Amino acid sequence: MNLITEDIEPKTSDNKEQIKSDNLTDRLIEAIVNGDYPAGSKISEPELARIFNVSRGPLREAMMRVESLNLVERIPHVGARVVSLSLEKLIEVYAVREALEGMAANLACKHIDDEEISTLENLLGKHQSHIEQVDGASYFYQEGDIDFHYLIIKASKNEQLINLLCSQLYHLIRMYRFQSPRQHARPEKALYEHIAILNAIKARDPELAEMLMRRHIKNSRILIENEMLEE
Amino acid sequence: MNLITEDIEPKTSDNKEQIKSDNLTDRLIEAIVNGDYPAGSKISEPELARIFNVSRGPLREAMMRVESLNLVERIPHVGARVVSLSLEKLIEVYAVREALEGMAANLACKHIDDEEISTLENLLGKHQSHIEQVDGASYFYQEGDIDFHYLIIKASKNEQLINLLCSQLYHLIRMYRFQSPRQHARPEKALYEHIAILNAIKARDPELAEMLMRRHIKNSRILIENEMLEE
DNA sequence: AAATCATGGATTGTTGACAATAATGTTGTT
DNA sequence: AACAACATTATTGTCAACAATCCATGATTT
Repeated sequence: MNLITEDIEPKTSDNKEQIKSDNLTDRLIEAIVNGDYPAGSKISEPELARIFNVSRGPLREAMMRVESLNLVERIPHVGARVVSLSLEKLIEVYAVREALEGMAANLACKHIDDEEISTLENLLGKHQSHIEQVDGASYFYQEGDIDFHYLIIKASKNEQLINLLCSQLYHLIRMYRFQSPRQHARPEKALYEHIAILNAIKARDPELAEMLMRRHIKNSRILIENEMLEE
Repeated sequence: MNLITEDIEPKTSDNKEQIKSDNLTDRLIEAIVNGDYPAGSKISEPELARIFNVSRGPLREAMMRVESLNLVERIPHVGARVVSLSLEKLIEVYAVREALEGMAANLACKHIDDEEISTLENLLGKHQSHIEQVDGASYFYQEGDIDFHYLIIKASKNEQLINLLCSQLYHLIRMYRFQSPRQHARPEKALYEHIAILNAIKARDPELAEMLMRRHIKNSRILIENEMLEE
């Protein structure tokens, strides 16, 4: 009969939702990071389950994972709320980034390949022209900055490092950017720092690459600290 | 009526299992870390649920969290297995430790208080006498080593760092120690390195403390790499 | 006889209902 | 009128049954 069509259609049309609980995790993460559920707001299980068209079981499973990412805080018998971010926490995250991404730059010197290098060069080229066009700050650069760091982390070829940064801290950092979408204060300076880092990596100089990456992240942190003092 | 007794008794008698799902997570972690479920072995949900006297619901929720800790790997519709460890992965973990614990030692210089310093001094004193007694390697030292690192991480007062190291990587590291329980090859040398690190922290010298901590962890990593080459 | 397909069993994914706990609103007393 | 105790309600924690998927065993075909 039409068993064949039923067997094929799911693969072509809407097979993207293989396991509800798993994809639900990603959708929840995106929703929280995007700010669909504001910081500090309570998350109602029945309500969310209704919105996502699932039962509370898979939703709770997804919730546990999102909790491990520190995107929500759960209190037994009370409920879950989206984490309230603070500049103090953000500064703590930057200390962790400084350590881990510094190590990533170090390891990248040993493990990066030619293709990854040219990808990075193209990326920085695009940043250059964008900055010349819009003359300074643009929202584009925020994403571009993430891409640059992302690529170097991947180039370290250290799975533990990649997992920690890209699958755990990454979401938290993105959430901060969405919530306080201040422009990167000095995109030109950041670009030059990026170029210097890439040059060190191309020169296969681990100590220099690590030092430059750490200084680059430390500079970002100092901007945030100044911002904090102004308030 | 007897509402009072019913209200008090749970607090005194068996209130330790407040939430099944939560405590189950810890029990599962301990069981896996201790090797009750060997590396690579399959974990059956109905069987585990029976053993822990819970339903599959809370067990699955605990499972999701344990999966986030990288202690088990889950394949959709197939099941979960305890992760198979390898020296390659362990070396990757040590690179992460080098970066994060180096930063922890750095931050500890600024945030450690006198009480924490004396706790550390007492700990190292105990290690000293233990080494003199048993003349070298002892299992005791393994736990003691963890304690030393644990205290310095806490002293950093950086919640993100503490969470990452103590709540995430910590379990994985302990699991490795249980699975390949080689003695620390050079406990005397490790102790001297610990003493040097503590001295740098007492001297409030962040750069030196970080450098010494990184070298200390790097030395451990080199031991493992040599071990790997022998096989 | 080997390979392929089908069928049965077991395990995972999901659901809805039930139990336990906390928050809210109400009532009575001081 | 304000506070405290109680009842109600809503939400979370837990469970057992149902559906979907995978794996293994055996039958069938080439």
